[in-house]
Formats: sequence, C-alpha cells, structure tokens
Amino acid sequence: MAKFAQVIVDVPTMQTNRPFDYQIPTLWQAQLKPGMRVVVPFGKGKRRVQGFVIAISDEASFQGQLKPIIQVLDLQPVLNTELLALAKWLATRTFAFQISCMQTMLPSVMKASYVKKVQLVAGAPAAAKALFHGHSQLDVADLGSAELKQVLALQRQHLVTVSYQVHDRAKVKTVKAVQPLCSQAAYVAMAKKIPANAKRQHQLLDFLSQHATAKKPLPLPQITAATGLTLTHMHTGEQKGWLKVVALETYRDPYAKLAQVPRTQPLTLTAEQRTAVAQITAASEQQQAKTFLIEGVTGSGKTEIYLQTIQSAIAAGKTALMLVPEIALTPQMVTRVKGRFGQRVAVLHSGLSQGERYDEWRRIERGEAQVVVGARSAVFAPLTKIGLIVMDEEHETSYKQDDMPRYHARDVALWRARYHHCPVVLGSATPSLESRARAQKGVYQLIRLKKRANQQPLPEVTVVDMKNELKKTKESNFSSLMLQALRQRLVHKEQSVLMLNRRGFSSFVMCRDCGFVLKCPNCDISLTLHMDTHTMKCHYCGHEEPIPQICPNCHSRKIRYYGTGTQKVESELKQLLPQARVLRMDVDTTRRKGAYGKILHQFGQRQADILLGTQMIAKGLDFPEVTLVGVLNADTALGLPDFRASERTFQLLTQVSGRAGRAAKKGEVIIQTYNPEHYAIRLARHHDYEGFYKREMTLRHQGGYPPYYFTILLTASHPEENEAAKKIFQLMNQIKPALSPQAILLGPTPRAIARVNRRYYYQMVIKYKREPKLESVLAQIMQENQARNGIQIAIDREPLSFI
DNA sequence: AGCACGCCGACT
DNA sequence: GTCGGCGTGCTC
Repeated sequence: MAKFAQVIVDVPTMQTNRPFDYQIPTLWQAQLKPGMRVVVPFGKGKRRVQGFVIAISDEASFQGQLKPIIQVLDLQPVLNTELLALAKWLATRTFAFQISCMQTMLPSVMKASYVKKVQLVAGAPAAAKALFHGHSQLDVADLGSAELKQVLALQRQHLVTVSYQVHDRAKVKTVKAVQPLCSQAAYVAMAKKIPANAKRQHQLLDFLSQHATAKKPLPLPQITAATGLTLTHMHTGEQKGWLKVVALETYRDPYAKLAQVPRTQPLTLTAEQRTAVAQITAASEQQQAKTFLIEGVTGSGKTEIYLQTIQSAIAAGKTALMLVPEIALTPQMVTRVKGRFGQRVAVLHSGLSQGERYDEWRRIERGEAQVVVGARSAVFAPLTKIGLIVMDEEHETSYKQDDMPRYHARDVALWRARYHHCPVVLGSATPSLESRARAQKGVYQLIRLKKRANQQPLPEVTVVDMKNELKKTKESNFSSLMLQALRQRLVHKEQSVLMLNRRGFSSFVMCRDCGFVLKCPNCDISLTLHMDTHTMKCHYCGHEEPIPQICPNCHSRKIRYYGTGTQKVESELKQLLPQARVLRMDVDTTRRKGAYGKILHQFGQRQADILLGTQMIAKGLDFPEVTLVGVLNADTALGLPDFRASERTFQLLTQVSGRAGRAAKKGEVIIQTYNPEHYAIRLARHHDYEGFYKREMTLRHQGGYPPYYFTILLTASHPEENEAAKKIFQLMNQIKPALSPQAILLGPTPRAIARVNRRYYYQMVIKYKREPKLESVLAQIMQENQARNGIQIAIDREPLSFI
C-alpha cells in the first residue's frame, strides 16, 4: 500500500525547491494521487502550508520522523502527468521554483490563502487581555508593528497560542435546485388533500406533478421565473417530503451573452490557404510534432486556416489550443471562434474574474470544451489529446512573462506539442526573427501567404519627413499632408485612426528656468504626468505625488509639462479640426474595466470620426469604415538602446498599416517620421517583410545578437548600490571560467533604470552559441544565492529587452 | 517564507 | 546578571 507522498510545498525559496516526504494517513491511502493538492505541516512550529503531491511510494527516502498529511484538498488530481512533467521542465528551464511553476499553470484560486491567528490562553492576566479588545483571537496580518511586538512577548510567556489556517479559495458556484421525490399520481392525490385556499401549495404540487419524471434536479431560478415559487415554498415542500432541495454545481458564464452566437460555416479557401490547411491537417493526422510558420500579410486569411485545421483536429476526436495575444482577445475574436465551434470553446483571458477563470478551467479539465482560446497562460490549459496548437501573432512580446517563471508561451507550446505528437502553427504578418530564421534552417516549415484573401490591394503608404515639415509648420504634431487627409475623411464621412507611438518616451515635468526634472524618490526615473488623476506617477513602483506648481529646486513658477501625450495631441486636434469627433484611447482612458471595449464599440458604431490612441490601437482591430491610418511619430522607439528597436518599429508600422482599408474601400496610410531613410520605415512602407528580414539578419549577424546567439540576462539587486555591484562582479567571476572563449559577456553594468523600489540593479548579458556548462553554473548560482542579506538574483533566458 | 536557535549590547 | 536585537540554518 502506498503510504508515503512526495510533496512540493508552497514555500518559494531555493532551499525548499525539492520534494518533501510525508506520511499518508490510512484514510486517504486509496485515493491520494500525484497532482493533488494537500495541506501539510512544515517547519518547527505549527505552520501549515499547501503543497502538491508529485509522487506516491511504498518507501520514504527521508531518514527521520515523517509528519502526516493534514488534509487532502482535491478529489481528482488538478495537475495530470503531463502538467507535472511540464512544471518540472519549466522550473529547470527558467531557473524558477517548481511551486511557482505549478501555481502559474493553475487558476489563481487554487493557490491557498493563509491565516495566522493568536488566541489567549485561559487565565491570562488582564494586561494581556487588553490587547485583544474583547476579541477571542487576533489575525496576525492585521497587527501593527507595536502590537506585533506585544503579541510576540506574550508568546514567549506562553500566554497565547498560535494557529494556522490554510484556505482553499477554489469554490464551486452552486444554485439551489429541486428534485421531485414522488410519482405524478402521488402528487395529484396529495393535491386533493390540501385545503383549496393554500394556493401556493397547489401550484407547487401542480408543478411537481408535471416534472415528476425529471431525472436531474431542476434549477430553482428557472422555476421561480416560470411560476413565481421561491425557496421558501420549496422548503415547505421539503418538510412535507414532496421534494428535495439540492445544491447544483454551475459555471459562472462570462460569455452568457455570446451563448447564442450564430453558427458560421467554413469559408471557401484560396489555393494558398488550401495547401496550408492540407499540410497542417496531415501533420496532425500523422501525429507529427512539426512546427509550421505561417507568414502572411494582414488579410491573407490566417484565421480561417486556424479555424479549419482546428475543425479537422476536433473532428478526429482531438482537442486544440489557440493562443492569441491578450490585446487581440476581443469580443470580435471570441465571437468568430464561438461562431464556428459553439459550446465546445473555452476562453481564458485576464478580463475574467478569478471564479470565471476557474470555471472555464474546470470545463476544459472535464473534457467539456475541446477548443481553448486564450492569452499567454492558456498554454497550460489542462487539455488532453491535443491535436493542434496555434499561436497567432507569434512575434508578440506579451507571450513572454516578465516575472517568475519567466517563460515564453512559444517554448511551452513546443514542449506540449512534442508530448502530444501534434503540430504547432505559428502565425504572423511579421514573424519574430528567431522564428523566421528557424524556418530558414528548416527547423520549422515555412508557409508563405502572398495574396490577400479578399483580393484587396495593400494600402498605399506615404512617408512624411518631419524634418522638412518642422520648418513649415512650427511645432505641430500634424504635417500638412496629414491634416489634409484628415479633412478629406471628414468631408467623405469616413473614419480615421491616429497612432501616437509612445514607446521610448513619456510626458514628464521640467522647470524651464533651471531644467529640474521631478523624479521618483524610490526609483531613478522621472515621474510621468497623469492628467486623469492630476498626479505625477512612477511607472515602475507606483509612487504618486501632486503636480508641482513651483519648482522644488529654484522655486520658479515656470515648471511645465514636456513630451507628447495623447491628451496634448487631442487638444491640438480639436483646435485644428474643431468639427471632428475624436475618441482617445490610451492607458488613462482604458484603465477602467470594460472601457477598452466600450471605446471600440463607440468607434465601431461611428460615434466618432477619429480614433486617437497609442500602440494598443495597432492590434487586431477591424473597422471596415477606416480608410486612413496615420502614425504621428514612427521613430520614437528607434532611438532606444535596444537591438530589437528596428524589429519593433517595423512590426508596429506593418500592423498599424493593416488597419486601413479592411473592406471594400481603399485604405491610405501616412507615416510621419524624422528618419524617413531608416530601413525599418522604408521597408514597412513597401510591406516588405522578407526584405526587412534579410536586412535585419545581416545586422544581427554583425552585432552578434539573436537569432545568431542565445542570450541570458543576469541581474543582481540590493538596497545598497555597491552591494549589488559587488555581487554582479562576483557572479561574473564565477561564470567566466565555465565558458568557452566563443561566449561573449556584456557588462556588468548598472541597469538603465538603476534604482527601482529602493533597490539598485546591476546586470550582465551572456551571449553564446553552445555552452554545455552554462546551465549547471547558473543553476548553482541560484542555489547558492538564497535570498539572504538583501541580495536578489534573477536569471532571464532570452530576454525581450536588455534595458 | 517563517521559525528556532544562538550569540552580543543596554537595561531591571 | 537577563531581555531582546537580528544573523544563520532548517523545514519531510
């Protein structure tokens, strides 16, 4: 009999990043399985923590007194064999804790919440009682530092006892339901014995007799809606033995409104699309873990390829996973997939409440949904028998998580595909250089879609040199060509989209007399002006303070706001085109939940002529009436000290250009820039991805950057600057001997924003092609540098940004 | 992480 | 002399 369990405990440190053995109480020996959550005692006190069982055995390897498992939280494993193995791989691959990996794979409600309470011992002195303010127990988390000290003192005197509670926040939503208990004839007979004036009872018996044959309990809300009978009436019925009130499990349905999405039929494919579908379907049927890269301009019909290949996967009894960037997970997108697959689709994205997310997860886990659509973390969806994994907009940076575990959803997708022997389809109009290069080498199979499915020509792109324009129009954000085009749209009652590229700068406050810039007291960066809250905010730590009226440095009143924000452009636009109705979309106007969708809806309903926004308008919007797309400043990102700056700019311009002329009307794109000759802008103008790819690869080769090199970013941080610096140099000295002469070390350097949240950051980058010893040295570094004496170490494999 | 153990300064 | 500060090590 399996008596021992190996458990990964919820204590995210390097020293506890391994299984601990526990005794399984006899009661649970038959049912406990790997992948279930448990509550276990951990440490010398009475501390209790949540843990995941990863294995069960007849013998324990630990030579010592084993503690028993306190509680089993699941009836069925929440992590299956595949996901347990994936968690282990992910932990090693990203240098993260196994527990963190397991937690990111599951809905957040499955992570326990902990409560620590103290209660007075019987006969404690009055002085001790005073602290409790008449309460029988205190939650330690609510205590201030002074109170905490006093409690600690009481603890030493054994005047209080401590207790720990582990709460499972995963709650199944239920509705009350009614189960008839008697036969129809019996109900009719009973009705005769009830006084005629007991109207409600007659009504209930009438209802019950009609549903006496119901096998399943009937949900109360529906009964109430139909008859007006409430829970009180049901309780009466229950007392009389007519029926039973039960709790029925239900799902919170975030897409209840979409339940009746009309079903759509597969579209007719172009020759290019047909070939693509055939190749992918064949790989799926033959269980080949092949990776396809679809390179296709906007409008080339990638989505239809995804839908039809998914269709054939589920027709073959398999399941499918479709990953989409968070920003593209719009109701439009969801409707499109639901329209094809109906109730078989589960949607996972950040807009869901924790409970909704948990319910979608359960639907997948129970096999009730065969198609999963979701953003980054949906890559961990508990699907079995996966026949196809799709990743749309595969170049999107949001697929990489920027805290522990720092994983890239693409890597996870490839791992799962290997496990399930199924193909992966990566799709983009502007693939990442990494993926495109792999396709070049034959690691991925390249599928190029050169034609647009709707036969529309790509929009005409005009580049305006703002250097010349500046001389003509003073300091305007609008070139004369742009203004003229906007006016024309107003006359023709067509819509325009204007994008302000805010990557690479923000609006800050500077004194015009002494040049003083207001900075965050915690971080070494300037504070950003937020007109919505009338405060200055730090984008890194969240620090907030009032807008200064007088320069703190020279007391001048000429402290003003600098930089181009959407608000500033909006007011300029109102001056130049007073008759235009403008909708602004940026972080400020979309902060509130649902605001994003609301703005898009308004624009879709033609309640505005111009949609002005930041990068977020570049992705996935589909408005047929938009005939003009303007980019106000194409090159702000080009100045960044980031080797991917050109790639980002090219991708952004190509994407935003694709927003113009999506339907019958021809589209026009105007790009304003100070660098009209820059290749990223020149090639984006001609929609020339392949040209950009070749050009950029040459530069990456010369600079020794990905995809020619693998990269690892190592960061050390400490509240004292010299401690962080000392550590990073020590780490460099530790790593260097393990590397071959071909490896390149950059740095160590202080990070561009050296101080964040009262900590100083130093970093170094390792560029390499093949370093067999590197993994183990890095693992060792993580092991040795336990978060002690204030030092924190982070390893980021293939970082998306070095700055 | 959180807890106990253990070794040094300032107090009854 | 002890109380209590936080540096160090361990948790099945």
